[in-house]
Formats: sequence, C-alpha cells, structure tokens
Amino acid sequence: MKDQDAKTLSNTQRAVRDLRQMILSGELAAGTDHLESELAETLGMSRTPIREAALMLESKGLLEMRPRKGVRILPVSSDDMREIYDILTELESLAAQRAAEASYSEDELAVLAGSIAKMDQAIEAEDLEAWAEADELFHQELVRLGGNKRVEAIVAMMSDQVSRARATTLFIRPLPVKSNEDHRVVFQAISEGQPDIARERHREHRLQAMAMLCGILEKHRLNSL
Amino acid sequence: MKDQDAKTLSNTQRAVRDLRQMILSGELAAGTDHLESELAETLGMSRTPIREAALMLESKGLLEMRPRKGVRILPVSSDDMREIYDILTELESLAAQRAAEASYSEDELAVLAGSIAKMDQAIEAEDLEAWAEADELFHQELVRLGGNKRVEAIVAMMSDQVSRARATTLFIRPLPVKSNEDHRVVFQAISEGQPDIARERHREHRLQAMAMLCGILEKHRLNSL
DNA sequence: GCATTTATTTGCGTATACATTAAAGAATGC
DNA sequence: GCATTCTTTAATGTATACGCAAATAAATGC
Repeated sequence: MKDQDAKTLSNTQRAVRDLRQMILSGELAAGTDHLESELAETLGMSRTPIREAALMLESKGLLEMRPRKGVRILPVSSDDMREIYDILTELESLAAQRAAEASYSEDELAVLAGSIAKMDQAIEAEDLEAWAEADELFHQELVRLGGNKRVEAIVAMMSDQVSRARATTLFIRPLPVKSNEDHRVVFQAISEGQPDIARERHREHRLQAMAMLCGILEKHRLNSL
Repeated sequence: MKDQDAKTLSNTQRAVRDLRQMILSGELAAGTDHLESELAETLGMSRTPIREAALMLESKGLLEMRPRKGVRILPVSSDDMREIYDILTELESLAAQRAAEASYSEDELAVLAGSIAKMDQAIEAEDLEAWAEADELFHQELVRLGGNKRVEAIVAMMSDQVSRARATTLFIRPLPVKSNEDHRVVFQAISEGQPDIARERHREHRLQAMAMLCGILEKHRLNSL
C-alpha cells in the first residue's frame, strides 16, 4: 500500500486522494479555510501538487480557491441538497432504465443483488454504517450497469458533495426499511427487463429519499454541513 | 478588452479561456497532441498556468493529459454523443419542468422568447450559423430558468464537448423547422405553468434531436470529431 | 540482419524563488 | 476616539530549475 503510494501515484494524485478523504471524513471541516502552504506541510509536499489537487477538487465541487483567503471547504446547504438530489434522481433513473434495457445475466447482476442482501443483513443487525455502505454500493453499481461513463462520473461527484450530510443524517433518519423494499423492486424490474418500471420506481425511491432527507435537515435546522 | 485580459484575469484563467476557444473552434484539432511547452509558448506564458488550465479542461472532458505524450484534445465518438445527449435530455427536461413550476413573468421569459424569435428569423433567412447560436441561447436560458446551478454547469460542460460535432452536422442536417415548433411548444408550457407537459415535450424534442444527429454521424461515418 | 542492451534525449512532476498585491496593522491628523 | 493614509506582512500567481523516468536512438552481440 505504501508502495502504491510512493511508486505509482504522483504527489498530485496522492493529494487529490488524501484531501478528498479528509474532506469527506470531516477532518477538514465544511466552511473552514486552509492555506495552500499549510496543506502542503500537512501532506508533506510542496505547494505545486497541492494547488493542482485543489484545482481538481474545485471542479468537483468540494472546495473553492479564494485568492488570499485560502482553500475553503464548501459547506452543503439544504438548497444544495435539493439541487444535487434532483440531479441524482434524473440520472440514476436513466441508469435504471438503461440497465433494464441491457438484459443483464444473473451473473452480471450479482453485485447489485449482493448489495441488497447486505442492506437486509445490516438492517437486521441494526448496523447503520454497514447499511449506508451497502446502499452506496447499490447506487454506484446501478449507475455502472446503466453503461454511461459520464453519468457515472457525475453521480460520483454529486455523491461526494452530499457525503457529509448523509453521514450526519444517518443516525437521525428512520430505519431504512422502506428503502430496502424500493431497491428490491428496482432490482426486479431490471432483472426482468422492464425499463419503464425500473425508471419510474427508482425515480419515486429517490424523490422520497430527498423529501425525507431535506425534511430532517430543515427540522433540525441543519442548514449547512 | 486587452485591459480585462491583462489586468483582471490571471494567466491561468486566460489559458482556460483561450485553450477552450481553440478547442471549440477546431484550431486545436480533435485527436491531436500538444506539449505543455508548445502551448506555453503559443500563449506566451510559462508551463505552470498552462498545466493548471489543462487540469481544469481535463475535468471538463475537453482534453486528457498523458504523461510524455502531451495534452490530447479529446475526440467525440458517436457513442460519446449518445452518452452526452442522454444526459442533456434528462437534465434539460428537468429544467423545463422546474421552469414551468416557477411561474415566471413575461418579462422573465423575454430572453427565451427572444431566442425563439431569432431562430425563426434565422430559418427564414436560411442563416444556419445564426440559427445555431439562437438555439444554443434557448437551451442555455431554459436551463438557467430551471434554477439549478449544478444542472447549468453540467449542461454547459456537455454542450462544450459536443460543440465540434454540432458545427460539423449543422450543414448536413435538414433545415430545423420541426425543432422550432418544438421550442415553441415547450415555451408555451412553461409560460402557462404546465410542468409535466414542458418536461415531456422537451424530452421528446431532445430524443428526436439525438436520433437525427447520431443518424447523420453514422450515415456519414463521422465516428470521431 | 535482428534482437538486446546501453546511451541519450526529452518531457513531465515537483520544488523553489520571487514579484505582485490584497489585507492587516501602525501611524497620523482631526 | 475615529477616520484616513501609510507600512508592513503574507499568500498567491507565475517563472524557473532540476531530477527522473520514459521514449528514442545508438551500439553491441549473435
């Protein structure tokens, strides 16, 4: 792992990976500012790769470079959440449709099926972290099966942006039993080759998820995460 | 203008703007490779801002940085076109829906109405360039009215990626009479506050446009632009 | 000749230096 | 004390230097 680190990855790539991780985990908190030179020292490299990494993360919407004020970790407001979930709803529904059109074999749907199984287990064990991980796998795999690389990239980008909010709401939201049912219905539509149903069911699933999340955020006055 | 150039914009920003323009115009042709040092000399600056600009354009999907092979201007295949139009279809339809939900005043819809008028004039004058420009304005304004900044950014990004292909097909495709009718129908649904109709009509419009464009590309064996 | 190894070149990744300029702080006048 | 101007500081934007590794060319062995 340390080999991979030093040998195959450039410092810029390491910086992208590490900064992203630090942002998603909250180690670099939303709304905070950080000088390029500080980050450089933290990651043990010069400003050049830090700047390059920051530029990339800026175009992924995770931070903002403000001259003389440092790199600002972008908070996500509930309005931002709406924007992002609107996009996820459209693009994931498209992916579900396309996945259903592709008539995948049982083998090819194994990962998707596996993620559902994992979510079921997690709910029984009331292990929310495990559930969240499996949920993310489901959505990621769904989009992959949709077969559109650009959709994949956009969805990944949007998911990163709301990741902190998801972590926060995870322990406030109701146990995601309904969510699992939704996933199963979508999966069935895909495996039976019913594009319109897959699309529509997934769309409803996402709309409900958004309503619930935004509801929670507003109820708890969590306006920026 | 030269003031703006030198005073308010950084070299990196100028490089982004100029390189983008050179790519869209074809001055930097699809599929060609360019050393960082060449580009630096061309734009009269050092490699540093060129690299930063290239990084940004890479994440916008316009080029790819390949170590030792130079910066490669990405071609767009007909498969890419399908990916992109699929995304544009979903996100613009969403925007149309949201615009219709927003019950804009006539004033606020003036730009959109104006773009349609311009397209009509252009068709009468058989000025395809003018038509294309007005068409782009329509789509851009539609998305702006949708009120989702991220959708706006994604659509702009995708539009950039297919811009060369659009320029090529412009003089092969049939006169866009049907297209203008579509726009009018969408506009009416928006101004009358009918979200579902706006969404569905725009979706059909985009699906047809994609079918036509991809048809042309394949017919003429234009597999990468 | 052809394959394989060894030089050589060259473009990139990164560190570093430095000028610029915005922001913060000090000093001055009122 | 407050506003205003001047100083100082410090973070950025950019140029430049340089080592390294990859690609190419040359040389060697067979």
